Amino acid sequence: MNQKASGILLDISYSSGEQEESLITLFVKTSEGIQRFVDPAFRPYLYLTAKNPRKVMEYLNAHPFPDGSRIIGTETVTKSSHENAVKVVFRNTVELSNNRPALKKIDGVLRLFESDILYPKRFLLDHRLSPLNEVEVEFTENNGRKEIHSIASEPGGPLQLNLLAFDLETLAPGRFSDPSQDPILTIGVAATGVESVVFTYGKGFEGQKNVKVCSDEKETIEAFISFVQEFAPDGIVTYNGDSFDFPYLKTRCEKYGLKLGVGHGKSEPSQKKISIFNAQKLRGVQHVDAFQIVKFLARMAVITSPKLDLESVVKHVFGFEKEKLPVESINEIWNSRKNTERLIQYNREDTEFTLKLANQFLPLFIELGRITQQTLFDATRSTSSVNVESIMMQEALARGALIPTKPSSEEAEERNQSPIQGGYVREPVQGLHERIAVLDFRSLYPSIIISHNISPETLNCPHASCVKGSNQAPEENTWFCEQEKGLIPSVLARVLEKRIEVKKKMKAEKDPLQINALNAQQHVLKILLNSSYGALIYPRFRWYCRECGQAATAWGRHYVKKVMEEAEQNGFRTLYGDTDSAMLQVPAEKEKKDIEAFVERINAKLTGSMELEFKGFYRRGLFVSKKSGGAAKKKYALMGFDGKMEVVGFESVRRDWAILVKELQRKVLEAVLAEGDPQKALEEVRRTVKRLQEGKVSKKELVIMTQLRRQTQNYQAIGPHVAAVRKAESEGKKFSTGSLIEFIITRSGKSISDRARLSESVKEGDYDSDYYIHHQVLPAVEKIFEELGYRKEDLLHGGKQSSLFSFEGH
DNA sequence: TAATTCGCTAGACCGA
DNA sequence: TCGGTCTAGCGAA
Repeated sequence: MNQKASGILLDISYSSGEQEESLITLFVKTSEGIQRFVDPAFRPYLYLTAKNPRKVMEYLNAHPFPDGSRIIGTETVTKSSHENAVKVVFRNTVELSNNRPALKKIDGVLRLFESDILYPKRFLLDHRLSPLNEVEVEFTENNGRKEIHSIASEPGGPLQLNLLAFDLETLAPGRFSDPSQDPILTIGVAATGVESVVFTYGKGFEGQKNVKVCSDEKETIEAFISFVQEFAPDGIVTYNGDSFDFPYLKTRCEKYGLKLGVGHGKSEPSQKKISIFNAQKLRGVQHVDAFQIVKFLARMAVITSPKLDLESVVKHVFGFEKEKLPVESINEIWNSRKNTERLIQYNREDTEFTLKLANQFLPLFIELGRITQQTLFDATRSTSSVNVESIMMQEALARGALIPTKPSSEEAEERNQSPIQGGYVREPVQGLHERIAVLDFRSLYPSIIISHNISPETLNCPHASCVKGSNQAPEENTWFCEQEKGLIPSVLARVLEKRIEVKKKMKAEKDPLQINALNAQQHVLKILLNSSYGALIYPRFRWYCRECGQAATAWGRHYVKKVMEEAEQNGFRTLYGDTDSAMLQVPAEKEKKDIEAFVERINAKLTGSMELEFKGFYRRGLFVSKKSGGAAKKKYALMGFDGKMEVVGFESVRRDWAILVKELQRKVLEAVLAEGDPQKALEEVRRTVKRLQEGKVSKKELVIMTQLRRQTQNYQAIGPHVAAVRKAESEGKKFSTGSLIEFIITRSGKSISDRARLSESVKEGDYDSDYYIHHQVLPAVEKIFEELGYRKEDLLHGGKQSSLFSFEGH
């Protein structure tokens, strides 16, 4: 008897043994909890192209592979992209992947396709199923196994998941916690719709609310596991659970012979390698590591906090100053059993904010998962190229084209050797300017790709009319088909249209939950659009196309130069431009509407989806000179008519400069641009210099942050941050690559690196004032004062004003 | 084995 | 000790 069920598709996995058939398993959140379905009929397969498909099929059906296994079926198929394609079906994924080399060697086989698509992804693609969407399943129950007959998904609206966040505090006796020796002290749990609980053990917690006190660590872990099992969450949230909380908990469980059964059916977490790091995966239940989310958002410039630890991110996102309990205090509280409520509060807050972060950003990843056919687990750990690849795969399937395999390492390496030319950056007109209009192209590269039909299959097409046609890239010997729309332009056009549609819907919507979901959707579409060009020239991308990338940037340079040229012809002066933008000086006799009219005229001439936008009109702008002379590119400050200042590229927006200097530079820029008092700004500089000299500047203002991007022994040139870390390493401290190093230049040592020390091991007042004056303060402000006619000497001493007004002369 | 290229700057490094 | 070159990091787009 056929039965039906519906719910949210949460997870997909498969089992594959050497001897048995691979089996797809789906986990669906239904009204009766998470249910498990299998599809015994679905088999893994790949495609090959052959000179003579029949011959290859005959051969395959008659001969086993060297490992003794046999294919279970072949079929000729018609594909729009290639002729003579054959589908080859395998019993399981192991046999498929093991026999790819043998298959390639068979006489008459030209190429393999889709042989590296993971089995669950294959299933989702073929069934047009998206995780996190609503699915309808038709199934029969067989020996307790729910076997799928049919399954289909529908786009879903806002999705409310039952989440449970947890966070561990562990003992760190004078070193980093080691799960093989150091116990877990507390486990904080926060979950949707219930009050947070902290699990702990021992004395000193009497009378504290929502604290579950056990007799020992083992019992604490058991109580935690039972709590999770009873709550039965759809997702478990951590902050860095991939590399800390889950592995730690696992090791402690092993010590006590406990099963960390927090997945579906009390299954335990397993390690899954994702590119270069290990993630902790649960079956059915989605492990969301909020730290991975934050890293993704930092790459997309949605989160701009330089440090990504929970405290910094919470401050950045929620504006809340969370207390950070130092490890020494944790140890002390634990050992003395005094002030235990501080430890509890700290753990509770960490856990609650971890959940809050997930709630804040999950809608984005839910939409990403839906659009790119990934589970929440994968979507939150995904990369740009995988996301773009995913929507291209869907398009390839829809148009019956074969999906190319990923390039081999050698191919990728070779592609790496020939970088392509990027955008055009115009040298700015140095100095202080009035009335500046900023114009830029909306999604420049995607809109060029769409408008000029740039795609691997349309490149240098053989149609006679295209060969000598009008769609040739400027200064390049490449052209693109004008008759058939390419795969990449089709995808991007759809994404662009969809985004416009979603934004429209959003405007009309009243329900805040709906608006939130729609906003997440349009944001995901924007992210996909923005990363599409990068993917195209990423050496490991399936649809990598060097000529396509080269053509896109060639058109980009062409269009942006054209705008500057026409602007000049229309009475504007081009001050600067970078890749997709032009900054124009607007003469006094022109108004805002003249700029708008100019933009309109340009847009009337632009084809397809290309569009120039009028981004803003500014009262004043400043371009300074480079140290080596000439005007500096990618470095400017603008002042709006509303008094708001935008600083780009200057030291004050860089994390590797001391806060003292960054704040000072902003003040100086303000003074210059707001037509304030440069003399006041000068006083400010002198005051700062004096404070430095008198030793009055606090550590906090002097810290310089730099990322440690490799292990210390792998550096050729030992910069200050590496030197500081090496000193700390010799004292037994450990550092991982990617961590932010906070250091201060002290007085003891010869070279700058010799004098660099980790901020945490420097006493207040121990800093090299000469270094901060001559290597930080002055370089950051002198170029700005230079534009006002001041010289470097004027900054330090005397009240020289003679040259103050001299800039009016030139 | 995390999308790209363009550009600036600091400070080490190295040979004269 | 100097000045040029190289390594490294970060930001703009």
